[in-house]
Amino acid sequence: MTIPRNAVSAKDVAEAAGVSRAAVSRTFTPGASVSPTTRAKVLAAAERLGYHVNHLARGLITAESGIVALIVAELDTPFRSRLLAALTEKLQADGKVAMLINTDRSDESVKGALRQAISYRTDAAVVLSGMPDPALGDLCIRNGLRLVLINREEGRPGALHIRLNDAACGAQAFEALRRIGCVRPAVATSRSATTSLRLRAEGFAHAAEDAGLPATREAIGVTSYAAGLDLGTALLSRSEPPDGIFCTTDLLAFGVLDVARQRFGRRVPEDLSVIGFDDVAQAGWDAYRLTTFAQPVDEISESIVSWLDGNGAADDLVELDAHLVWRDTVSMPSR
Amino acid sequence: MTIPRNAVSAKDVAEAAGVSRAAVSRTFTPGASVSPTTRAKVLAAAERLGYHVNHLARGLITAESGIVALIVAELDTPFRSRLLAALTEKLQADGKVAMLINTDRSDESVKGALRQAISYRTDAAVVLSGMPDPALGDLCIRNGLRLVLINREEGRPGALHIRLNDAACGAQAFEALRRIGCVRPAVATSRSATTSLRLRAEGFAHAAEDAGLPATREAIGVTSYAAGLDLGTALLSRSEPPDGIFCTTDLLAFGVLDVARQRFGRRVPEDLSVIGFDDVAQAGWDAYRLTTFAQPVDEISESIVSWLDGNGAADDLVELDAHLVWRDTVSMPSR
DNA sequence: CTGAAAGCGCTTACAG
DNA sequence: CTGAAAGCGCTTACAG
Repeated sequence: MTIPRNAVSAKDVAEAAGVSRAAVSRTFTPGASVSPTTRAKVLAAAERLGYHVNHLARGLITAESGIVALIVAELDTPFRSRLLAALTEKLQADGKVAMLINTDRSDESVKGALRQAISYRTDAAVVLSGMPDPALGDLCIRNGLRLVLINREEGRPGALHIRLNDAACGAQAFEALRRIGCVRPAVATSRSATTSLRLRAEGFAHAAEDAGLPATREAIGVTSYAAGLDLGTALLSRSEPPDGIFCTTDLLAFGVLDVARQRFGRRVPEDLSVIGFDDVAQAGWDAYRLTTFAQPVDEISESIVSWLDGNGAADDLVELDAHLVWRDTVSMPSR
Repeated sequence: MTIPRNAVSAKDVAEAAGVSRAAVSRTFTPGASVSPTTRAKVLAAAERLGYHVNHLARGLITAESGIVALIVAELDTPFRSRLLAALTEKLQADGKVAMLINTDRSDESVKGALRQAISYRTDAAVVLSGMPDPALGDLCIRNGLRLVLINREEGRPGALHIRLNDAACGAQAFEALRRIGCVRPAVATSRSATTSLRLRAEGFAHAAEDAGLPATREAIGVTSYAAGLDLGTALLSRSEPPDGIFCTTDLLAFGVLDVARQRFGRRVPEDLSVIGFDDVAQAGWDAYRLTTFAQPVDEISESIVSWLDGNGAADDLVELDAHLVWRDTVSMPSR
């Protein structure tokens, strides 16, 4: 019985308009039946009083809050923030609203985020990073929360899984390097063992092996620019340094590029070719002009929103393609 | 009377624990009085059933949803996403949760975002970009929404205003350039007329004028890397090109730097010095090593959270300092 | 410390 | 099309 912070309620509007509370509820519920006359009266009163439907109360009744939780780690990373921007935009266009929950990738942290989402009765939770253990998935389902997992391997019944053609991209990266004449291919990746990164690296390694040009593989640190620097240093310090490097992430590629040019004096692409993954904004900057795979960020977002819209209670899998965008760190294959 | 999506409620827990609904409510309300025995019974039952307090219902009663709306445009921009990350992190640490609302900077769009916030009865709205017209501020206040404005000039009673020492930084930038011997200073900024950008540019221009070295001023496009490219081109194509450029934003500086080196063959800092603003991650990358002003992102976030915690109904102003971080695009002043 | 009861602001069968 | 009434899941005086 605290003071209800003087927000105006449906009751106020009803009185002002001389109608019932049900009438005002109906004029704000799409598809409900109200006569044009009452509707007009209600709208006028609502406008005058500054009424806004209380979505908390509505959510309580309809069991649909309209909120979807976005669970993400390292959201200030270029790729992550781009995905976040696209996702919130599509969500809003669809009449939903995003709740942003930061995690540190630890299981405990993701669990806390999921609990948060449950407490607010969000309609769904989208896990952009971190890999919830199976028990957490059950927690969601049991609480009527729909789950979408991006780039997670393990299947979870009832959830939407979004995957990329990671392995195929890895193979394509090798193929691109082979075509321009690279003979000492390498893959550079981080030790963060996410499924997608592993798949990209494996796809590359397998293709290389099949072609009889075994790739050297280096994995250092977390996915960051700094790790890229270390990766480049490690790779180019070898007695037989690579002449083509596939980095599983753009951030890694930028570090490799900088260290290759500035510390090892390599010319790119003359002495060394580099391919990245993500197609983050910086990949298009003149300092890099990185040849890389573009993640279909808009398609990912759209798939999620449309799955959310459907009432697909069944589990689902969406496979999307990343495609290579050619810039200047690999010579165009001559045909 | 739709099926309440089988989430478990306090009533279920009460029955399972053999206590009243009030008892379970109390065990989840910090500071409420429950005996250790009942508390234990409730906790056990809650754990077993997977109970989570419904924050929608709680918010309805307490008139505090625990949600704070973050209203932001271009959130996939390096600085914006960094601020967003810091803010959500502090907010969470303080027991609140962030609702992320994307806008396109238009007044109409910000208005929609604010309405969204009101509908969900968020405790506060933090406007990271876009400049709401005065009427919108009133809308918030009238609906019991606390407002925090970052880098907005116009005062709004009841709101928290966070400002930086923008003008002083502009002056300091000029001073830094003058000390190393620049004689043809320039400011490069965008046409997005935000207060902070304007103040930075003016601070620089005034200091230059006072020193008898009038600065040339160029303003192009929106705040982006692409605009930086155009800015650099425009400035360096002049008959008397500048030897020192202060860019009101790091993004602009990266463009200027790339075009200066690659298209105009300038060596930095030998032929040209450049100073940015924000200290975004890329400023530390080897390709740039940009001397720039670091925004006190953590302090900004902390100020907001602590203001939110206090019940300061009065309006408030917090002034924070950005400080220059020296890297390699300006020679250290010799003393 | 504890429970019964009122009330937050809404939506939705149910009758008319 | 419309209103009176029930109910969503919670918290909080009020009595005990």
